[in-house]
Amino acid sequence: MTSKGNTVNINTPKGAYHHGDLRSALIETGLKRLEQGSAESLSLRDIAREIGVSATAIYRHFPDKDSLLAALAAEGLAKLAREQKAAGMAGGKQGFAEMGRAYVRFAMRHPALFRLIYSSLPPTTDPACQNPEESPGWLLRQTVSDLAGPTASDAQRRTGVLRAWALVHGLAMLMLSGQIAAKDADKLIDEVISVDSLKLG
Amino acid sequence: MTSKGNTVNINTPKGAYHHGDLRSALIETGLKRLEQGSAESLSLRDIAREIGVSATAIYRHFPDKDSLLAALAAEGLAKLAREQKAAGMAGGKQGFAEMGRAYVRFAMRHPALFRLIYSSLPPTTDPACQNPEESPGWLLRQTVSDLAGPTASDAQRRTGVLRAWALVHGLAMLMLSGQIAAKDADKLIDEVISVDSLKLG
DNA sequence: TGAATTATGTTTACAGCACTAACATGACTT
DNA sequence: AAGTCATGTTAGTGCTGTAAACATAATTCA
Repeated sequence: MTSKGNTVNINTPKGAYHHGDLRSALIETGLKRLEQGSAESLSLRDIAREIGVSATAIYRHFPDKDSLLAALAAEGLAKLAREQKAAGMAGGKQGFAEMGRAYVRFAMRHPALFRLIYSSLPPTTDPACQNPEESPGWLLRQTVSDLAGPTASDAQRRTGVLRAWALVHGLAMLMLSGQIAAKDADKLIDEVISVDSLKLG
Repeated sequence: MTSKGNTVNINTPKGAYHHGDLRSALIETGLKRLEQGSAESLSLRDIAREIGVSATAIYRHFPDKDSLLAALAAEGLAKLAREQKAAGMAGGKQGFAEMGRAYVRFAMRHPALFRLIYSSLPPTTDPACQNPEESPGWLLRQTVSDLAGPTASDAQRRTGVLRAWALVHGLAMLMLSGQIAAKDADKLIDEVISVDSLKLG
């Protein structure tokens, strides 16, 4: 809702310059466009048009299109992590299952964004390094570690995480590409993501 | 290697017209380009240039770019199915594991093609319908059914297939996007794709 | 065999794209 | 108030996918 007044916009916290907080507006509009179509069909000029700014203004905030896409992906990743975290709060087996459901549901609700997250050529964010708390991998690791219990070996935990992540990710991707009917998604998730299938203990 | 002579090219079986078998050349060159870069960076004009034909000649064989991409995806799918079939020939648990490895290895060897296969908006080929024998889903179903044995229920088989497919697909996708180190790919596959994890019987 | 038809290709043209260079202006610093 | 820097604009380049009109080789049929 970035105001277009000719004075500084007080509502936008980060930095508001002589035409509003363009950087945030770009991301906001970019995400909106991602909800409507694929990432490939997203056009810088179109985003600029929607905001009401010249096409080249974008380059004051992002060196090229890929950078904007990367920013959108980062935003999406954070959102996904937030939803996963909330879903897994219950903890234990139930929390774990809820986390899986949240992962797949996010993919179904934001297909283009989800695909974008996992297609930025430079690995979106190294799950181990940058912002650990905002990584699905990290969240999974925590939950799976909890489930495994203290007796589990490191290798067991590692395999458990990998298996769980691959399972939900594969399920999400296959549904997105229409290889698996997405109608009874929740039921499928429950069938497939049973804790026992992780062979933790 | 389609000859460019002004007489009919005898080597190309399907249909050879007054400038060679352009349709095959387009697919061949398209696949070659996919080995070198992503599907998004693939350009019709570039392909035409490489073949030595005008850019618009393509439209005599494909109504638009997406159609050519769909043809490339179909070609890739067939190739993947062929490799899976060969890998699974051993049968039993070992054949099943080999099939999984083949799936992931294919993805690693042909990242752009693999992604393309699972991103054509109209589901590449409905695994149940069109060319069943050329579908990874169908191949998996056979193998998993074998493993499950005669006592397994239909639901168990269905879940087993889903779980196996999601597992290898997710693993492949996560590796492609750099979320999982692809170095020790084969070891990871073996860790994750253990038959027991399918909970068949 | 020769004429008509169809399949395949070409040239030309257009609008949209990402991106660069040169310039303008508003905002912050001193 | 002057100068600098951050942020915008307009104009232009070369790429893209694709449509329209035209050309020619291959095939069909009288």
